[in-house]
Amino acid sequence: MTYEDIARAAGVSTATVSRVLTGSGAVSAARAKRVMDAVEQLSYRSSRPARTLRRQRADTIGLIVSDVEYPFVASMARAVEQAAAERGFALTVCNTDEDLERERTYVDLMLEEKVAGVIAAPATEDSPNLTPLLEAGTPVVTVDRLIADRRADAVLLDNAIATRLLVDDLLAHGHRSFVAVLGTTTATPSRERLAAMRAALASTSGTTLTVAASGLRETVGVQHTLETIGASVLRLTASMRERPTAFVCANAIMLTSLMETFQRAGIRVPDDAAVVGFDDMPGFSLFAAPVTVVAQPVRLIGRSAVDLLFDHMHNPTRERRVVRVAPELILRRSCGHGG
Amino acid sequence: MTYEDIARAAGVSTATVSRVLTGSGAVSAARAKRVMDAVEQLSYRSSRPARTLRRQRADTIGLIVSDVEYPFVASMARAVEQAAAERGFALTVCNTDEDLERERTYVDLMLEEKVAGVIAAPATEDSPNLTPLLEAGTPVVTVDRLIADRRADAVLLDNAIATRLLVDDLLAHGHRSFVAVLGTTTATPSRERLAAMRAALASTSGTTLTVAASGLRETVGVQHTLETIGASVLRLTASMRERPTAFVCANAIMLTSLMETFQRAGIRVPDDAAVVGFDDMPGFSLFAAPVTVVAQPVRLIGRSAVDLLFDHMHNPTRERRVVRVAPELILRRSCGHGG
DNA sequence: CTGAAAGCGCTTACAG
DNA sequence: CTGAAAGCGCTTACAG
Repeated sequence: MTYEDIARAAGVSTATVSRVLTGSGAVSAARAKRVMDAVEQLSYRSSRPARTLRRQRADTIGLIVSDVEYPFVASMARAVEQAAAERGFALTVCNTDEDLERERTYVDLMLEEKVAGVIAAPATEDSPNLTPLLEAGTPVVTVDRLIADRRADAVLLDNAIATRLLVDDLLAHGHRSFVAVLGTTTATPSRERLAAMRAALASTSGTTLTVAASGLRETVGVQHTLETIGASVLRLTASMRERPTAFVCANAIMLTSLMETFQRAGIRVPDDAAVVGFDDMPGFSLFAAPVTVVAQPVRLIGRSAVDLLFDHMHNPTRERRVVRVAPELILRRSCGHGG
Repeated sequence: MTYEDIARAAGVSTATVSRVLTGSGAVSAARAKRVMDAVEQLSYRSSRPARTLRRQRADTIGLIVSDVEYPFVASMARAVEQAAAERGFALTVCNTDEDLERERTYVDLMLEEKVAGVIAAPATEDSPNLTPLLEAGTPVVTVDRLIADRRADAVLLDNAIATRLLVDDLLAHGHRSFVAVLGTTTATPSRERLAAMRAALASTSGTTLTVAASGLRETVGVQHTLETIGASVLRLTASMRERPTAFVCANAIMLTSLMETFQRAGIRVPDDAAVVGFDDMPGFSLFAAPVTVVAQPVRLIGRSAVDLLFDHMHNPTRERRVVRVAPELILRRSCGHGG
């Protein structure tokens, strides 16, 4: 079933069939109707690969993330897919596990697929992994993270404000000794949040900040993170003369891991230690110690990324844009009593 | 940068380039090396759409699910993507929200993309939505669910055993009045679990079973489910003369919603009501009432589905297979005390 | 407004 | 083992 068949049935040329079906180029109403009838009659289904080959651009967008299994990422992927589908675009999902080599491989895949655009959360800010896409003129928007190359759009949390919200609340509860539980230190959130924590603590004397960061290769998936992060943080802080009392976690899974470790170790939250973090998660309000977090507008991030992508497609020369979205502090009880 | 360029640089024909690059057909070692060198030199990147058009089959598999945002689905999608990537296949993800019309549209998309296979969790058992794929000879494996058409492979939980595990534990804790909190009643899990609950309760006198099911169109996404399910179950049971004491939830999000509702309503778990469910979720062990669940081997389900898909591709005539995976009961405290 | 024809970049019988 | 050539199903200048 091809244009050939429809053209024959409708008594027109394949060029006319194409014009009718893509809505490009004017066609007389009568012939258009004949084409549509034939399409209906023969229950024609188009071939996307043929179209892609000819136009050198697929109606597909690529999403390159560390791991869709993370709640934050899953929600974002959902929003992205929905926005893409509304425009008739398919979504190809790639999980890198923060591995630079796999990231590169997936970029190759995107190029080979001729995707119309890529939304990515790159593992580091300065790797040249996304460069081939940019060079090829493929629109790229990074989410949650930034890259050095200024040709990519970006949408991410206002980390300075978000961190401030968390730290100020902790300070108000009397905490002075902080631990930053970070994931990929090479990525934007860690860098910005750490800087913001230092800034926030600098203005209060007698405060300390310890960094508990996992290396790039250690954060492999939700399950592994859940099993290892908490223990490694506990090990780190156990060796300190004075045990820190405030733990700020980079994401909901790390936070959960730490809480589980504390529970097993008999460390009570918030009595012995406050634990707060970035990203909300279903169930956080039901914890024995309901979790105080700064939530990100995930759906908005996903939708904005797609908007930027399509905007770029239609206006390739416009200046690059970086969109910052506002955090929302959700005060529960893990930050301390009486809050 | 096409085969033409490589052929010229290597002094061979495009046919030879193809044979070297796809590993099909014998080529002399010397010529093969010249081709590989040229590929390297020119940093050639292949065109997947061209290959797809010619072969009438993309190295892509499609995943059609209700919503990747659900923890269970996200984990499965992760496993599927990984298994696909290992074989050089891309993954296209589609969210239907259990909407039959969108399901149909996505099936069209899969056909238009010429995907090599589809993994789907169809909204109902008897809709003909997947038929066009089957008719076209595209391998299909359903996950978590079954369809009437016996041409599709399937991998799903042994719902009978899983349900039994949950109900027996509840009965042992003295519960007699049960509520089944279900999602899409038209899908396999609801049907099988409900049947299993009835069977399990039939053998114990004095038991009752109430069904709290959301319609097909009501379950739209994680956020909405979270906000509505708990309240609707509470409303339903509040009107009963005798309040049920055991709630069995179809998934982690419904369970969370119900728990939140109970918390707000001052209903204590497990003192006033036991709440258990299907699927584990990070954080369930940290709830004020740690949640007893029957967990599914999600990664295994995802990987098995991909295995079945590829097996079917290489052996199109083999009999259809239905794989049942074993549940794991994780006993915590929401089922009752002293367990 | 319309059609003939070229061409996107591969793969694969076919002939040698 | 190797190459010439056809063809997968579209889109798009080009000419009218």
